[in-house]
Amino acid sequence: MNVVEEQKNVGRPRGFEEDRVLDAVMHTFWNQGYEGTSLKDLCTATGLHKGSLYQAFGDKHQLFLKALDYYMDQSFKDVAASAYLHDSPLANLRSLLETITTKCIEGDGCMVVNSLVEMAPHDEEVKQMIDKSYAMKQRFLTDLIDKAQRVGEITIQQEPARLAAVLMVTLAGLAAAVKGFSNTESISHVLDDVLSSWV
Amino acid sequence: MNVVEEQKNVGRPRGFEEDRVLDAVMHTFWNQGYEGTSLKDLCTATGLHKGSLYQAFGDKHQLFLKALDYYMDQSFKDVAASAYLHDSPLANLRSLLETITTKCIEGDGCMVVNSLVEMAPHDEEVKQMIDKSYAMKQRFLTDLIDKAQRVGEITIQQEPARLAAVLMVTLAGLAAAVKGFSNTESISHVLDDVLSSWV
DNA sequence: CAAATTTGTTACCAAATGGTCATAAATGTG
DNA sequence: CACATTTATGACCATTTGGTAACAAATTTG
Repeated sequence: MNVVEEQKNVGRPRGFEEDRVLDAVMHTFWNQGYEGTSLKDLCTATGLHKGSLYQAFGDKHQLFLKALDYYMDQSFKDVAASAYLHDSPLANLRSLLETITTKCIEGDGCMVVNSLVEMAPHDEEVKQMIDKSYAMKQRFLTDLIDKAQRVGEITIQQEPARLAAVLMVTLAGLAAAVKGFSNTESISHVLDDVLSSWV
Repeated sequence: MNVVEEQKNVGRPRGFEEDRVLDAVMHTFWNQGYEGTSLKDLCTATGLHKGSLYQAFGDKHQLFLKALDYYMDQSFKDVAASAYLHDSPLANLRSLLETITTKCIEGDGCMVVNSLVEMAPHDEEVKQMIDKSYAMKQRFLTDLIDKAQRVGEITIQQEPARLAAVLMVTLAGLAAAVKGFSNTESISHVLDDVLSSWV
């Protein structure tokens, strides 16, 4: 069984790279939201006609799901790497949170949080995608916290999963808060302050 | 100078109570967002025709601003009261956060956070309204934390304003997180856990 | 009762929306 | 070269969008 799409190499070849288009779509949805983005916006951003978009990715909703999936992949890869730089679990946790904070401030928030707020209550597919990625990230953090506790770098007496939940919620808050502040300095140290109260 | 609107009592009387309409509009925007709400939705929710809405409140955007203002007023009044129930500042802080958490879970989030995420980056008026209310709430929390520190109920060494910022961000995160979870239990204790790490 | 004034209702409008389809263009295959 | 196949383009479509305006209804004032 070959599950991979068969490359038939027949017919007119595509005039675009799928990833490049998904990237443009992602950014558009990311900073305009789902309802706030029209097909015309997507065509402008990608340089494609809507016919092409429909043929390649399906309708607006399917296109959004693919863009969200693309975002989750990319952002997780970018971020997770920063959790293996040091020997110390706490140092890794710190650098992870710092990376996320920086990315969040630079990128004007997080597409997952945007979608969570705008769509999750009315879109079961989006909700489940986010839920799945949330669970994964939560496990990732729980694991790091657990290690830090075992080596005594985190001294607070609390289950790692609950501490991870605190971080997850605070990170979501950061992604939201970032949208309203020109003064990013005032929120850039929030995650660090939370962590400091645990050592 | 009479700044209050003059009651002329001339012409056909209104067939609706302004607050009742604003309440319906608020709830509609609250759980559908700005772009996700059409004039038809608002007419259905209020029982008014759009002509009436326009005459009474202005266009869609003005109507939204008034609904958001209404929300901020109402929610702050509802919540602030729970910070004066006890003598202990920490107990007041706890009951305040618990009230917010409960309201947030019951009400499926917070209209301010929704608007922050969806609109603040592209709507200066919304951004400034939220910024103003944020500053007020931040001062409110800072004051409470300061009192709790002075009486020794909060022992952690950190500026009250920074701790308040942590709470504000975490609360925003709560309002976002609530949108994605059927299992509300897992996030209901996040604020409490944050507070516990300070005592 | 008549005039003035305000509100409610309906019809209307141009523009934008998401989506489809026929057709043209570009490639591999026989 | 003719054919099959895939992609690109632009015309087309019904519906919905936010918004306006004309007119009818209800009330106070004179």
